[in-house]
Amino acid sequence: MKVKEIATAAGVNPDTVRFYTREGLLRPTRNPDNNYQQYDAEDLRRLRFARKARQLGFSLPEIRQILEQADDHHSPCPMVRDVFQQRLAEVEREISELQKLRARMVSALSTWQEMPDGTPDGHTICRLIEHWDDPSSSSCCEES
Amino acid sequence: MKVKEIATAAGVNPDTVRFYTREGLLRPTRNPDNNYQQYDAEDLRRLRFARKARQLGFSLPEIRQILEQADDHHSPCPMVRDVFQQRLAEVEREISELQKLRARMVSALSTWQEMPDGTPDGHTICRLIEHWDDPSSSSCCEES
DNA sequence: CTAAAACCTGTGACCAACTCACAGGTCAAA
DNA sequence: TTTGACCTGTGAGTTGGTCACAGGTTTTAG
Repeated sequence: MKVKEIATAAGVNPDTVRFYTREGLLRPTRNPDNNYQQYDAEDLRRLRFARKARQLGFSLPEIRQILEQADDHHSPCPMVRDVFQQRLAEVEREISELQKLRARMVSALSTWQEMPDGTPDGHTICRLIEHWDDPSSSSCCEES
Repeated sequence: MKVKEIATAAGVNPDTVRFYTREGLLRPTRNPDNNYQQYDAEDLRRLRFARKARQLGFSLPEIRQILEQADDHHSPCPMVRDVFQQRLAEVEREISELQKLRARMVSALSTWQEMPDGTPDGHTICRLIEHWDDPSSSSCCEES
């Protein structure tokens, strides 16, 4: 299979195939006649695997590690479970961060309902933002 | 004010001040004696404004646009409301994406409870991931 | 007075995970 | 035979900073 063929088969951009090849996730051989990359069924399996793992939130280095373990005939599954647990915790943290942000935005919007637009006067750029109370910056006092 | 002073006053990294200056969000003058950047109270206001706006999810180009409108004595507030609405919708979309991902991860974890680890055999890399059913890839056919 | 520490300057690399642009080589069909 | 589609590698762009480097300046301590 040439680049575009394997890309189409896996439903990804050909540049992604090239990128994964550069990154060592795929190991095509070369056609000595024209120097084209030659991918086989195993590469397609690896590519599909990598895409699924990406959707599950694994990073490329993690995926490469999993593939290398599989190449060495060690089961990568315990490691997968492990990284997966961490990713799940991370996703949940991101969700709660975003929900907090959303709550702040909604409350800002309702505050803004009552505020006039006003023209910048050299002291104020936009009341809407400047007079927005940020709950996270008041509680935290780090400086560098 | 010198770089470190304004950075400390706003609670940010001095490199961030330099970066914002390069990006045109701050317009310090120069001390002709030593060529150091000189920031004033207006720059501090702009910097604090920019940080608040960043926390609210505005991008640097958006912030620059708001500041430029304010420089021209046009009220940027209507534009702010506008971009803000879009950002809120975006945040809500991100939240629901992440919640879907989280649901998939949780269900994958419970499925994995019953699956053995297994050793890679040349056809399978990690059953856990390969046999994970992705609900989003079956229904939607877009690439990239 | 001098030497070291702390600060300043600009430039450029780095992070993630691609995507795209470019210039030149190869190959199939009309 | 000439187009057009594909291939190659390399390098840059995306976002919002952060860090490193090398050299100049200012402050502080002895």
